[in-house]
Amino acid sequence: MPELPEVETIRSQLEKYLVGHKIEKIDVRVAKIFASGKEKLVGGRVKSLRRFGKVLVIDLTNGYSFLIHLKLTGQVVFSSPKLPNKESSYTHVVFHLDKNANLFFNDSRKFGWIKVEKTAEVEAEPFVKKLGPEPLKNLTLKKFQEILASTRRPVKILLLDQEKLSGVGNIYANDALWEAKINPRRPANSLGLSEQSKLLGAIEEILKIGLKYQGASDQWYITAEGKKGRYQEHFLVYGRVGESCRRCGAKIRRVVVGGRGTFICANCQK
DNA sequence: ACCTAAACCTGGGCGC
DNA sequence: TGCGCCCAGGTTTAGG
Repeated sequence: MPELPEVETIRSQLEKYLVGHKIEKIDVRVAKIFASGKEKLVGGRVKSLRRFGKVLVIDLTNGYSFLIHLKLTGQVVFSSPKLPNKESSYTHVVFHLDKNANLFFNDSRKFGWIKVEKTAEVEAEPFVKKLGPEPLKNLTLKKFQEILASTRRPVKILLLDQEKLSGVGNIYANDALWEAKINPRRPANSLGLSEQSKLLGAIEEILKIGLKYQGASDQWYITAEGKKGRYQEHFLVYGRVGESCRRCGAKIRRVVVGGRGTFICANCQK
C-alpha cells in the first residue's frame, strides 16, 4: 500500500481512534514481523501518532514508541465494537486495548515490520534517520533541484529513493511524471528549470489527490477503519497498460525502469 | 557511484 | 477446474 497518502490516511484516522487507549496485551503470531521489545509497550497509553515518509510511529505516554512499516501488503486496522472486525488469516500481530478495542497488523506477504524505540530516539532510528525531505512538508524547490542535479540516474529512480526524498512510491511516481509530461527514464540532471518546477508541483498535486481519496486500494490497502481508498479510480497512468492516455489518447505502455513496472504515454512524456 | 537480480513471502489474474 | 507463469503500493543485499 503504502505510500505517503496511504500511511497518512491511516495515521490521521488512528489519531482519532487510538489516542488515550491503553495497550493491555500484545499477541505476536509471526515473530519475524515484531521481533523484540513488545513488553516495553504493554501498560502504555497512546499519546500521539507521527509519520516519517512511509513509516508510521505510535508514541506512548511511557516514553516508548513503536514504528510500523507496511511494505507492500501491510494493513493497520483499528477495531472496536462500533467498527467492522478485520481480523483474518493475515493477522500477525494483535494489540489488545482497553474498552474492548484492538489494533490489528495484517500482512499477506509478511514483509512489514514493527519495531520499538524510545520516543526520544525515534528520529535517530537508522531507517528514519536516512529519509530524505518529504513533499508537502520540507521539500523545497531549491532542495529538489539540488537532488535532481546531483545525478544522471533516471528521474523516476530518484523519486523512489527514500534517502533522496521520502514518501513517494511507484503509484504516485508514475502519475506525477505523467502529469508533468516527463519521461521516467530521463536523466535526473537533464531536467530544465521549468520541468523541475513542474515535476515538484505535480508530485505535490498528485499526493494531495491521493490523500483526498484516502489512498489507493489497488490490491491490499485498506484504511485504519477497514475501508478501501478510492484513488485507484483516478489513476492517471499507473496500471493503465493498454488503455488510452487521458490527455492524447495514445496507448499506455508498460516498461521497466530500475526494476519496477513503469507506465508511460510515450507520446506525452518526453 | 551505479546497475541488476535476487531475496524476503503470498495471492490474484491470465492464458492454455 | 487446474497449472504454470507473471505480476504486485517496498526495501535490502549480493555481485559486478
